[in-house]
Amino acid sequence: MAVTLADVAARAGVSAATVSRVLNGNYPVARTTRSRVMRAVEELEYVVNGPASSLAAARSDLIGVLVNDIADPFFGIMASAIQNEISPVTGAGGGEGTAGQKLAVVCNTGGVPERELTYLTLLQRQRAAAVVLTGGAIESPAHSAALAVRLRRLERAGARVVLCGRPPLPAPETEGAAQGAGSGPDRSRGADAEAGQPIAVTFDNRGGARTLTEHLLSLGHRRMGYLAGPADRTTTRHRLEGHRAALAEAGAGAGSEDAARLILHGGYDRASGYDGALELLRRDPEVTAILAANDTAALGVCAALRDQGLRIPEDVSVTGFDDLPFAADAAPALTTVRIPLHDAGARAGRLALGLESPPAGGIATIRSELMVRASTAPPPGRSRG
Amino acid sequence: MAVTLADVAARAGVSAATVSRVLNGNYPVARTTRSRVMRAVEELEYVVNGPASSLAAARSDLIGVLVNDIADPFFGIMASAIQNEISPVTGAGGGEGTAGQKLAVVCNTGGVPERELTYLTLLQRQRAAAVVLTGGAIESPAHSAALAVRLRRLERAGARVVLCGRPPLPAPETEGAAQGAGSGPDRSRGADAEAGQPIAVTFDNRGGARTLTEHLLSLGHRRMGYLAGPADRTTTRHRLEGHRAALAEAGAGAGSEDAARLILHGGYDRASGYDGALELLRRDPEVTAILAANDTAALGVCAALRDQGLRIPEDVSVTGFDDLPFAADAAPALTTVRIPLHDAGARAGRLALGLESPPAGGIATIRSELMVRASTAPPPGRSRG
DNA sequence: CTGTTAGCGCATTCAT
DNA sequence: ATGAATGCGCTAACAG
Repeated sequence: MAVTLADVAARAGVSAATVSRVLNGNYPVARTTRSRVMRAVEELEYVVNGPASSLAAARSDLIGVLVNDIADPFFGIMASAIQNEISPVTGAGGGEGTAGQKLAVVCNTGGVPERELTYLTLLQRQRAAAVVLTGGAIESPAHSAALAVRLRRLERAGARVVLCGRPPLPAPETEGAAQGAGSGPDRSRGADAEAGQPIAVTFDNRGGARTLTEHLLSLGHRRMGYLAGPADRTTTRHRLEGHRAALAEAGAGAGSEDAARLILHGGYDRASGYDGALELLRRDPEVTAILAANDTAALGVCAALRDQGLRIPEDVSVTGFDDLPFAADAAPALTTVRIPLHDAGARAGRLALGLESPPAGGIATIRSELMVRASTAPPPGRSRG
Repeated sequence: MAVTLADVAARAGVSAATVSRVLNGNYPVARTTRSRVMRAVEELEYVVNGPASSLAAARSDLIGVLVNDIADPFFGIMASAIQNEISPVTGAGGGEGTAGQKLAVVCNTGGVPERELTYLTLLQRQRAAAVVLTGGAIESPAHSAALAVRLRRLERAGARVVLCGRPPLPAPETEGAAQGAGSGPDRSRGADAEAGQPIAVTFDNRGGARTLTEHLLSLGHRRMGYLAGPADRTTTRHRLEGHRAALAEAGAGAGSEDAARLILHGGYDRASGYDGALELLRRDPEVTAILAANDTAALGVCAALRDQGLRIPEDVSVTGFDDLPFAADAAPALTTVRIPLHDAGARAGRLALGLESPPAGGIATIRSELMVRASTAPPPGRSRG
């Protein structure tokens, strides 16, 4: 059907092994032989058979990148950075420099737990060299357990697993290994036995939310609405914890009894921001600031406020999270917390390739930074003190 | 090293062939045998070896999706739609329903021609079942030729090639087939000989830009700045053609001599919009409308205008293109052209899977729609008539 | 430096 | 409905 190694070997007048060596460039081959082979490769338009190669070598050059929502730039930026690290632009024509190239592929889970699991299985089936899971993790115990199983298998199979933007999985309680082999073969454990160490690049979501809330508090805000993301995501929980911590530290008088009433769970999308803002306004028309789950939701909040005839920040202050590119362009420019998504992704990519060794403990935390812009200001003159 | 088919077979007390048949579900197997096998699979935590499977079956379940910029929602939305079509959410637990599942993987070319070629080679090497190329194509003849070669090979290898958001490649002039085989093997041409027909879902960029320009003309604008995207992209060229057509139709008096001076090439990013607007203002301070390359660039244009103390749309009207989600949320809401990216992607996905047969001629053109919002208005009272 | 020899794990004939 | 045999195309020892 297609041109094979043997065809190339025949044409070049060498053995298949030699062709393989030339192509993989991991073994000394005479200059003249090499060029003869390359010529045959080009004349025949030979393209390596990946599956055959992966089978024989017992490894593949596939690296999976899981994202929750590929249409969201938050993930797009990370994915882009990861992929850049893994498949840098080759100066070559693209045809030959392909040897040993890793193929970074991004898989969109849509935030659906089942799909996350499915993709992991599919990637394991492909004998992926590494897997990077990005963004907040679902916190359901059932899913965590299922996820842990997949990741453990992946690691056992020699794949490097890197978390980017999510914390390591909580250690499972009991481990009922299903290995009651009767006549089963006694396979030997592979080389790297130190698979217990999780590798992760995490974000300081807690600190970011805390700083954001403190900023608002220092401006004088006391009635703040908080639009949290989906209830079962690590990202959501951490940010909320940071918010609450700042509130608590400012003293109970700061409205802690109201606080619970002014915290709404929703999505990370624009519509959730819009609807959430409206609901917040309904619950407390006197709210002077709204912290959105992220920049995208913040845009929705702004739209809702405008539609209600409220000015930003004169009447209500608004904050986002992430500092996506458009945050600075919004009108007014959004006060938000910058997460260096690109850097985080790049680092995760390097960790996945094994180009960089993980920090002690395996977990690198990326600092976040408060970006004060035009969407926050002191609350309007209060009708009382 | 890992659990193999044979292990499962041994444990279930059947032959490897039977296990294979159960797993692929494409052959009758007795109920009891099937369940016995499935139990063994679960007990052993068996995961199919993809490469081995692909090698034996001479096909893989990988589907590649190439995008120019994964951090751009324009591509994110399409990729998401494509992937949804290809890997729908399985109701199953994610472990077993994996049989026959296609693995849709998105590859980020970054708009770099070499990377596009590299990815295609990598995908061919993986024996991808299909490849979807999204977004505008680079128009350099050299690249087109190289691309054509890759795509032809891919198709010859049985992969379905679908274009989404870009026109079919121009037919190459001469085809100097490098097949001077001397002792070469005489391979038989595979089954599907009708590979000449390109399959594409294209956007009506020309019509969209034309409508947009007509909208502005009808409002009374005569001095319009046009920020085109990168010079060598099909998308850019088509939109520009539409713009010029509308201008031409409105009559030369509409300022056709100025037109050339007020057309600037740049990128599809926010910075290009910002810088472009400034440059446009420098070339003609009297410009009353700016058509940005896309919504993202339009945001940059708006920022630049604001920074110059100009009001939108009172002083200058601004338009985008694509109608990405944030366009409606911008302040003011952006007048733009809606391209149903999601629908287009979904269709491309189905075409790639062969679930839907391409229209006669192979090319489906997606209609675009003018979305008039708040960023356009009649030009300010002119100092003259 | 290069050729020879064995599989890698699975899908698929062909028998039964 | 199931089993036995064969080979997919390549890499990796091992020789030389």
